[in-house]
Amino acid sequence: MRPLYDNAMDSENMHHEPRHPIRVAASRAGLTPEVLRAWERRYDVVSPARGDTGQRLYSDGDIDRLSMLARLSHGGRAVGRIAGISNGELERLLTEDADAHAARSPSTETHRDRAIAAARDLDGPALYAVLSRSVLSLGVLQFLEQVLVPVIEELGQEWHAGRVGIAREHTASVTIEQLLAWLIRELGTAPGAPRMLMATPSGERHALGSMIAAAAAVHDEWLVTWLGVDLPAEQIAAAAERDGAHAVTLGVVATCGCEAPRAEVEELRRLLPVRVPLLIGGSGASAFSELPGVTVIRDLQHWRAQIRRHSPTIRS
Amino acid sequence: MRPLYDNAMDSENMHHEPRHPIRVAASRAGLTPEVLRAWERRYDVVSPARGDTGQRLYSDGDIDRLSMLARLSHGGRAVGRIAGISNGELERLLTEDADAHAARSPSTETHRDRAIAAARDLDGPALYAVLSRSVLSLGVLQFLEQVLVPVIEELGQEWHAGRVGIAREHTASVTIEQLLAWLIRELGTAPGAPRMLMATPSGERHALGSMIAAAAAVHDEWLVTWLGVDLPAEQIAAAAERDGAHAVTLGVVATCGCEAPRAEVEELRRLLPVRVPLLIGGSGASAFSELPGVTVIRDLQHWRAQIRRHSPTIRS
DNA sequence: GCAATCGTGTATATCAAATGTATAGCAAAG
DNA sequence: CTTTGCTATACATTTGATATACACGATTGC
Repeated sequence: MRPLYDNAMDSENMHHEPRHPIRVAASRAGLTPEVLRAWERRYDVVSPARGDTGQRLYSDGDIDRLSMLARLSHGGRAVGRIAGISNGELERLLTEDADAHAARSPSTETHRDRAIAAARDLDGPALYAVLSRSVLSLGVLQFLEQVLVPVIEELGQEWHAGRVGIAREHTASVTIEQLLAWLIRELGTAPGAPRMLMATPSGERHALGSMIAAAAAVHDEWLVTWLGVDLPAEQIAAAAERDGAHAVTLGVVATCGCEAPRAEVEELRRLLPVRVPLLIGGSGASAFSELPGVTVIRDLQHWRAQIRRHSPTIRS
Repeated sequence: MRPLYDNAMDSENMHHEPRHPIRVAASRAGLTPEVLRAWERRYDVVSPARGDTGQRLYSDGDIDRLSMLARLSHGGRAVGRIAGISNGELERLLTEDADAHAARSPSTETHRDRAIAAARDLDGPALYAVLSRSVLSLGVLQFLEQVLVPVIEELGQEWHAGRVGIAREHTASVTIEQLLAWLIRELGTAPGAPRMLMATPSGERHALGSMIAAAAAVHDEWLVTWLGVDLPAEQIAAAAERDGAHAVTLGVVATCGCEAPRAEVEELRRLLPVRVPLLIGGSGASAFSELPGVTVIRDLQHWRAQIRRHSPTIRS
C-alpha cells in the first residue's frame, strides 16, 4: 500500500488521497465531528475511506465538498436537499448566493443591534466606534433614520421601563452628541447655501433631537448654525437677524407641562420677521401645533420635506 | 422525474427551475419568510413549486418578481395594488420611483462632478473635502462604486488625452490615498473577522486600486492587512503565514508588458498554501486569468462576491 | 371631520419534518 | 489511563406549513 503523506505524489491524486482524521476535517469545514457523521449517515454527503481499524480518513476533496455544503447549509439551504448534487453545482450555488448577497444593500439591522448592545454595556468608546462605522457604511441619512433614531427610542423605552439607569442613558447621550458634532462639522457646507439657525428654547436642555435634525439639514446642504440649548427668545431672534437666517428651528422635548416654553416660542415668533419660518420638532412640539406661523415637525422625513419647501434657492 | 440541480439544463429553463427554499428566497428578495407566505396566500404574487414534503421551492424568476414587489412595497406602494401586474410593468414602476427619488436628494452624479472639478483644479484640500462629504452622504459602497471609481477613470482618460498633467494626477492620487487610508482605519474591524492580506507585487507601484478594494473588504468586515506596494513574493507569502491570512489579494496595474509580475505571481502561488485563495485585481489582472489557483477580479461587485465566497465565517 | 373599514405586517398556536446534539457502550490510539 | 473515534439510539431544537388573530396606519364613507 502506498504510504500516507507521500510527497512524491502528483498533486492531482493528492487531492483524493485520504489523509485527515475526522477532527481535522470537521474543523476545516467549519463543522463538528458529530455533524459530519450525521450527514454521512443520513445523506451520504461524502464517503471517506477508512483506516485499518475503521476510523474515517478524509481527502482534501472531501473537505472541499463538506466545506461547500456547510456554507450553503448556514446560508439557509436544507442539507438534505443539496446533499446529493455534484461539486460543480455546489460551487455554482455558492457563487450565486455570494453574488446575490453582495448585490443586496447592507443590513441596517445589524448596525442597530450592535449600537443598542454597546449602549447597554455603558461603553462610550465602543458605542462611538459602532456608530461611526455605521455612518460610513450606510451614509448619513440611512444612519440617522434607521440606526440612530431607533437606538435612541429603544434606550428611551428601556429607561422608562427602569431597565437602564440614568448614568447609562447619559453616557449614551454624550457619546451620540459627540458623534453628531463631528458629523455636522465634517459634512460642512459650502458658503452660499441657505442658512438655518437651530437651538432649543429656555428650559429645554435636550440637544439630541435638534442635532439629529441639524445633521440631516447639513446633508441636504443647508448651512446650519447651532446655537446651543436653553436659549431665551431674544437671543435666538438676534442671532437670526445677525446671520441672515432663512429659517429657524427649535427642538422641544420638555414634558414639564409648564407654560414657559410656550411663552418663549410665542415671543420668538413675534420677534422674527414673518418671512422667516419657525419650525419646531421633538416630542414636545405637538403642543404648538395651533400656533400661527409655526410648523410642527413630525419626523425626519417630514423635516426634510419642510426645509426643502422653505429653501430660498431652488435646486434640482 | 427530473432531478433538481440538473446541470445539463439550458439556462432558459434554469430561470424557472424551482431550486430555492423559502429562507433563501426571502433573504434574496429582502423579505421575511412570513411575509412571503402571507403575500402568496393573500395575493398569489407567485406560485412556488412544492418539494416532496410540501416545502415551497422558488425559482430564480419567482425571486426576481418578489424582489421587485418588495422594493416597490418598501417604497410606499400597497402590495395588493401591484400584486397582479406583469413583470414588465413592475420594472417600469421601479424605474419611475427611482427617478422620482433621485430628483429629491443630491444624486451621486453631483458628488462625482464636484470631485472631478476639484481634481481638475489641482486643489487637494478641496478634493479631500468633497470626497469625505461624499462618503458620509452616500456610504462607503456607493461612494466607491459610483463616485471614486468613475472619478479615477475620468482622470485617467484626461491624462491619456494629455489634458491634465502628471502633477495634477499625482495630487489627486495622493489625496485619494489619504482619504482611503483614513476610511480604512476609521471603518476598523473587530478581531475575529476573516483576515485578508493585500499588497502589490514587485514592479507594481500603484496602490490606489488595491486600497479601494481594501476599503470594500473592510466594509464587508474583513480584517485587512495592507502590506504596501512593490513587494517580492517571498515577503508576501511570509506575511500571509505569519498573519494566518484566509486570503491574499494583489493589485496589478502595470502595463509594462514585461514578464516580471507574472513570475512573481507564479512564485507566490507556489509559496502559499493551496487552501489560501490568491486573488488579483486591477487593469493588469486579466493577464493571469489562466493561471491555476488564481482568481481574477473584474470589478468591485465581483470582488465582494468572491471574498464572501472565500470567507471562512458564514454570515447571513 | 370623524368613525368605520380595509390593508398589511406580525404574532400565536399547532403540527410534522428536518436537523443538530447528547448518551451509552465499546474499540483503538497516544 | 485518558482521549478519540465508532455505532446506535434518543432527544431537543429549529424550521416550515397552516390557520387564526391582532395591531396599526391608510382609506373610505358618512
